[in-house]
Amino acid sequence: MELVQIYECLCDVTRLRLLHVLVQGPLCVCHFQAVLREPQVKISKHLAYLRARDLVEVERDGNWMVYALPAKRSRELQANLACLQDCTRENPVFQRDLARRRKLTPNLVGPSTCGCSTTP
Amino acid sequence: MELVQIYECLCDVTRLRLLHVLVQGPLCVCHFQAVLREPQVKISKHLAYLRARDLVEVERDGNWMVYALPAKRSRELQANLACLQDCTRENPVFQRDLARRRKLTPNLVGPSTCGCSTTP
DNA sequence: GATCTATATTCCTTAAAAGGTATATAGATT
DNA sequence: AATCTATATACCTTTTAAGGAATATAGATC
Repeated sequence: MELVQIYECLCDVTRLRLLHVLVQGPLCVCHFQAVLREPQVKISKHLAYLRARDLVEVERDGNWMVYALPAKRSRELQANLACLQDCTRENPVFQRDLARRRKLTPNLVGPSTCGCSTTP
Repeated sequence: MELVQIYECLCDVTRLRLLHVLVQGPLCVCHFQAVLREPQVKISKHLAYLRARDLVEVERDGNWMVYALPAKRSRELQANLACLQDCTRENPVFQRDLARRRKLTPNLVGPSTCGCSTTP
């Protein structure tokens, strides 16, 4: 039952924040650290958790590991991501993350770069 | 963060099925047993779990404990219940539950009776 | 090839959940 | 009052998760 796997991924705040931020586009671990302000281990482990359940995909770019939502998303995942966006619209924690994310990579457009290499 | 609590409730198949069936209206434990075909302990415990997190409300009716979705539902809960309905629309397990539920209490209308007392 | 950087993994501890068996409880019925 | 019914709770076992500290790894750079 794939649906339960999705909910398992959603039942931790850190993972919720990761996914929420990822909706805006791919990001590397160091940027996640800056956006969530959480220790590297924590972020890496939760990303591994998401990855093991196919909620995210990874691609290496030099030293950086760039995480992204899967290119092809199941109906269930798509629906739940939309629902998450809806539920977090007025949530300070999630909105703060988004604000930090925008500040961090204002120039970020391409789908396969996290912008780390172009940021000092 | 109430949102995480909701997802915690959703990350188990049995609880998903309970909630999914509850969308159709209140139900008592013995009917849940008949619909889900799961042992009483299991159902009772998951209902207690949902209750502890305010995802369901209970009311006693004689010997029967009638469970229902909360009268006032948060935006988050409402959104996720809708999303769940959407995600299970074509899922055999959930649809089978619904079918059994319909068969079981075809005459069930009122909001505060599970129909147990009127069923042989 | 040594070192640096970004990230992953291992090990540990603690806590929480799931499922089952057996038992308790509360109200109804006799 | 004794018993029956529907449901809850306690207890036990096994599994899973979370967080942190320390360490490993892979690729880049000097």
